[in-house]
Amino acid sequence: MKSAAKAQQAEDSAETGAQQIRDAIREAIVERRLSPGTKLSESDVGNLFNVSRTLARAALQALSYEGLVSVEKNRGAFVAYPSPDEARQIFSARRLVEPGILREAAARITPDDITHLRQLLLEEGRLMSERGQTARRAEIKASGDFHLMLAAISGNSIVQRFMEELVARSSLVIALYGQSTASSCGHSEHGDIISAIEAEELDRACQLMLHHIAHIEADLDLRERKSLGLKEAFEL
Amino acid sequence: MKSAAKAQQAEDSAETGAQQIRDAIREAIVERRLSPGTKLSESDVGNLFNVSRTLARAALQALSYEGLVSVEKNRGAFVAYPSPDEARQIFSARRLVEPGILREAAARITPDDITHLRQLLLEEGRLMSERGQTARRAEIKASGDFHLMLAAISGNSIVQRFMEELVARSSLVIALYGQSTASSCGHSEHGDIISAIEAEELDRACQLMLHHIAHIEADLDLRERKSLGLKEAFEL
DNA sequence: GTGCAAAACATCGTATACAATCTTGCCACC
DNA sequence: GGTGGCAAGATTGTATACGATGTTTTGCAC
Repeated sequence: MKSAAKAQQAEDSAETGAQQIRDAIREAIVERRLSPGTKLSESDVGNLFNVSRTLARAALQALSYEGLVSVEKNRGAFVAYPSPDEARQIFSARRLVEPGILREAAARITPDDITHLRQLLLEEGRLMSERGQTARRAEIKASGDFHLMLAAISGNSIVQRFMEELVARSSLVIALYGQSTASSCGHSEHGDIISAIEAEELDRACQLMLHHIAHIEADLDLRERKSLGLKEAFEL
Repeated sequence: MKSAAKAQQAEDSAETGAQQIRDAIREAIVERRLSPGTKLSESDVGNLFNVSRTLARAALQALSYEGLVSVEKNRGAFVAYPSPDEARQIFSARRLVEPGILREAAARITPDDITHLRQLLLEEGRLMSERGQTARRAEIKASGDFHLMLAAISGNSIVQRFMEELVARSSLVIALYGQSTASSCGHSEHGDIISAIEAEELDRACQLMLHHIAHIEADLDLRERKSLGLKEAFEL
């Protein structure tokens, strides 16, 4: 009874099994091992993790609340396939929220936090220079972690959760519509933001953050180009 | 009329039973028919709505994701009892998000929207002058609806969902820590905000919004109250 | 009468079973 | 040969069943 997901299913945590499955699937989505549109049948998920459909279903439901999975009634669950409009909304939300997070974070940041941020940056840079799928996936994750750490530093766990959702969904959008091979954020921009915070130039930091988000979004090709129904695809 | 409205309706009613239950419980919580800390046993909820524990559980899980219900492992689900710290985070999040929403909304608002907002305001005022529990509940709802409508006008459904969560949780916080009998927001402040938007004085509108949120928060008594155990209740 | 231990009870966690719904493939019929 | 409908298969929606975990109560010893 060994499966690929032999993760800490023992007595590690008091977390219910469904949450472990949810986390595993979410990670797979964010790291792009699962492509948008992939069908996630309850039975398959259950078999994969050696649990019943009950838990698989619960995990999928949870992911649907986060916007990473879309469940269609009587049809099943699929890895979310954000529309261009959804993509725009995601980045619009980030532009709305992240400057505020930055201000909160700057007000509470400790030298220790800055050290951690810099460490994250180093790791990110190292991964960028590496080759291979594994490194690429880790890089994607590290890139998002920068934004998430800022949210964590802000000390507001509610906003932090919002950001977790936004970052995860951003990853989906980039997977779908990203053009450049350098799929993740411009690495140097993260460093610039830290520097601005350190120099206590808050307004500049916010500007940098907005530009940074704009850069990510600018790399997207948000033209409606995917199946708007098979019919339309051929009726053109 | 087989257009969007009907499709929405059909889809809604066709929606899985768990969601109807979730909505019903959420409404009960927001309207304060259910007090913070109330136990929501899966069996009881199931019996109440004549469904199995499976659906009751799904509904409670969904509510827990929204922060309105807290489920404790092997102990059960309870209407959330936000701590003073959580309360502060909720309002901090609102201060972070609502000015941005206001700016977005102001950029897209139509005369029609303004009419609707004013109607909402009128309704709110009418309810304030009425007596009785029913009116009070409706007033609470209407007061939150003002903020939600702004979020809807902003055109970003993601941010809108964030606001729905924040408004709902705010209602819980006010129920717990609110002091004044005029439990809801200052009514006039809503009107002032609309006027500022109408006059296209955006910065002023944001200031008013921040003050408005501050007023709500100022009405709270966020001192840590120890367990309202039976003993203390009688030691008074 | 008080304090601790063990059993009875209640409630949740998960699995399995059955019903409802959608999809698919086949065959009769035009 | 094409079309419509019906039946079989697959998948989800919901209910029930059983084991696990906390909580309360009972009973016994001190």
